[in-house]
Amino acid sequence: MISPCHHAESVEHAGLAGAALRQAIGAAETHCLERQQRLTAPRRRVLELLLAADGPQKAYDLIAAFGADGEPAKPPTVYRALEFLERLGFAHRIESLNAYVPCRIQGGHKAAFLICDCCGAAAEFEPDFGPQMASAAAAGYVVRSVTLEARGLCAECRAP
Amino acid sequence: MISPCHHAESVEHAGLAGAALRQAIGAAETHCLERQQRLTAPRRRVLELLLAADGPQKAYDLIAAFGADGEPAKPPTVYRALEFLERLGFAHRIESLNAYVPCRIQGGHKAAFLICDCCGAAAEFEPDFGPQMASAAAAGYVVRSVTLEARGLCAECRAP
DNA sequence: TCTGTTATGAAATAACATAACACTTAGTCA
DNA sequence: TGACTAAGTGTTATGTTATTTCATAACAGA
Repeated sequence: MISPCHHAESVEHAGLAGAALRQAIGAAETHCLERQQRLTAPRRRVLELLLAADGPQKAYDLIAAFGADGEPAKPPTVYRALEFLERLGFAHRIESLNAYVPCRIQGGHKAAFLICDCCGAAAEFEPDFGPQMASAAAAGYVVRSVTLEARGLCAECRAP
Repeated sequence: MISPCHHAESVEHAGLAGAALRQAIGAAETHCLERQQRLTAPRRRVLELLLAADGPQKAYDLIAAFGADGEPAKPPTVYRALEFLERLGFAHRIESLNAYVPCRIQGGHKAAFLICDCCGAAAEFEPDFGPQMASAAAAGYVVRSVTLEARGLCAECRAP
């Protein structure tokens, strides 16, 4: 998580553990098999770290936490894994934070985030890009992907 | 500009020069005066570089081009100027490129970009965030700012 | 088994950004 | 006018994020 505020304690933790974590990894494994992709050891490890975390993780957080023995990974190991996870839809990069989150919404989808500047939480939602796509079409653009990140305060942090 | 493609030549250049450039700088100066802000030499120089450029500029492009004599600037000089220009609405940062563009739309506004992955052009448009704001409100978020960047192909690059 | 392909390991370095501190300048007010 | 203050700049150093490159390993199919 990035710079937790004083509200962080009371905010419901999103990180998975135990059976829930194993189940999520298993689902990813199945998904990979179906698509003839390999969830290799480093890829699985990075996904695990993302799923277990309570919020967006920086690449170098993952690098530091990579080895079970405290041994860090080499940067390309983690960046390659992240690229794979993004490609398969298991993770998203949040551009405005330079950080990564596991995908929380099932199925192929567009992703968008509500980011709390106080507690650092990043809530994923499935956006409706109707109006923006109309603007793009009017300008003659063919859009391949969209990044939408809204910064503000979450319900918990807004309350006193 | 970032990695110009073979279409780049035929794409209409957006960079300002001569009288148009001077006029744009003058307008910024007026705007600063009205708001009791100072368009100091380094700030003016960075704005000038952004306005004269044909596309998004990386911070280190600006650093390299800063001195009229070929002398580069020190990084903080340019980053501070960029921060000022963003704050006053004269420039925008494009998160997914780590690059900067001069603001092309008059008046206080939300910004959004259509980015061509082929020629590197970034077209600014004023987005309608209606649907997304509804999602945010439903989740209890108060949104302060929104980043929207659509990647794809512009009309020129889409044509053969 | 051979071969093409995909993935990983490791070292180095490139690219992007900020911290900290000393110094200067512009405004302002006694 | 001179002292004070706030904002801005110059400079050094460093922190953070990401990629290039080359060598090696694992796997799938002929």
